[in-house]
Amino acid sequence: MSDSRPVVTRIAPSPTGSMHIGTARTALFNYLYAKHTGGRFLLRVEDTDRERSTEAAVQVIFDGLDWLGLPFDDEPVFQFARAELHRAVVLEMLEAGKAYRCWLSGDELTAARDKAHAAGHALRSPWRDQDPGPADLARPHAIRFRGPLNGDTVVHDLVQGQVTFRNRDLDDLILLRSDGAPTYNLAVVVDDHDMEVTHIIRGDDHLNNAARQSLLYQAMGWEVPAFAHIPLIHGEDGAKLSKRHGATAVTDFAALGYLPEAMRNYLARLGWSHGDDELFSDEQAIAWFDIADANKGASRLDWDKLNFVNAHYIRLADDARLLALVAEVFAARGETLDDARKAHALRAIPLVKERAKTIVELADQLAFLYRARPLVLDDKARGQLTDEVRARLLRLQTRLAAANDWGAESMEALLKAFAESEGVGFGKFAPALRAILTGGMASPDLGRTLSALGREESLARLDDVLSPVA
RNA sequence: GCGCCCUUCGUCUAUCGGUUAGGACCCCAGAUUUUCAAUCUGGUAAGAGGGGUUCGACUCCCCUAGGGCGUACCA
Repeated sequence: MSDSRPVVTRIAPSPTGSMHIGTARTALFNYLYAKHTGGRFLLRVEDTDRERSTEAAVQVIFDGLDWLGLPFDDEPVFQFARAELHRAVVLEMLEAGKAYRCWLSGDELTAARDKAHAAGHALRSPWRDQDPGPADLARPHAIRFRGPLNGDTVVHDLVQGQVTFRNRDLDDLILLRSDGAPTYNLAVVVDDHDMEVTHIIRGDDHLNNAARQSLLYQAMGWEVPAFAHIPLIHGEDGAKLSKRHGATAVTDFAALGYLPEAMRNYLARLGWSHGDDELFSDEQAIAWFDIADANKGASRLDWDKLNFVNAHYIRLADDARLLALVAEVFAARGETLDDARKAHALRAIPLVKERAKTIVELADQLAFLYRARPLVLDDKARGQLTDEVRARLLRLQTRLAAANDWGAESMEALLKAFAESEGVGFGKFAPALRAILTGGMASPDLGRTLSALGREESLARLDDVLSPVA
């Protein structure tokens, strides 16, 4: 464990074509801890699976971190490109007697494993203590770690506490495959060491690996980094979050209309807390975050709470930014907003943004602006239009036509004054007015609706219904 | 099978031996009211089970149950 070196954390995703939300949270924790301690947050792309590691899949990682607002320091490290370095370390271990060549394969391997298990310990290859002959060396073989037979390996985990493993339960893992490819556990250790990573914050599915990796560090005489294994994120049913829960990828949440700052706040709060604080800024998160405060138990993704947090950040968001996001939603639906509509929407956004939980909802709530005239009223809406109501709305229309200020507050005042002069409550004309203006959709206060629609459109929609040219 | 980890309201969590077990989301009720929301006020709701240790356990220890991870020439 290191106390003196500057903190270096990292996120080490493999390019699979999508970025899991759990990876996103792990990245967030690494990012927050690094920033909290004034350290660096690095990215390593574990692209050793050549099949899946396409350029596009790698780009997904960059885009995901970029969208989440988690910039990494320095240049990204690509694991596959470092294979020679990994091999060199294995050779070093071989020469130092910390590793050995193993020709075990297929049935032999299974038999050896079964025998080891029967004897109460993990696999030890017979080649561990057997000198190969010249003929052997010519044959392809793997290189295994010569693990300690006795004693314990203690992982000092910042989240899980001290976790003790018996060395006899840890097998002699393969360091270099018979095809010459380095294995995960070896590559990770070498890379983290070379990148000077001081704190490994990752999913607790790696807790067992921490013991194996600790052994490798020790064998090389390297300082073992601090570990922090955080629980995985589960779906609403408590099972590990997977495809069948719907959204799992960062891009899914973006498409669903969640803001990155909302994701950061929500994700930070999932498995970590700072007293009773629920809504907080990035600066606060950085100031408060300590990996030691992370929880040990798995937590479930709660859409209701995510929505609540997202709604909060939508209210705080800049209108022009929201407009751009809303335009994307419309575009995804094959509807482009021209400049006129954008200007219209920009005017309406401040009037409706406190009502939306997601950007998609925000777009939905702006839809009434763009309804084609004449609006089609449903039966219920038509039922509102008695002669009495028609006459009243005609009088309102006159007042509206005379109004100069179409701001939301002025409209609100106008409506109030009108109701007063009519000697009736809003209930006597508001539903009908809303139906005419919006086609019956739920909409903000009528003052706001009128203001958002604007003078020309509002009067035209009233005309459509009240004075049919017929 | 073996090893390791986890377990407080439905959900996210606070508590770090002594609290009427607190907050947030959800839900319910009320207020407001021109729809839907938002907002405000109030409310329901929890220590998996069983043993210990202790004057006193959610908190420490053990067992059981449930869940998760690992046990690969995957990462």
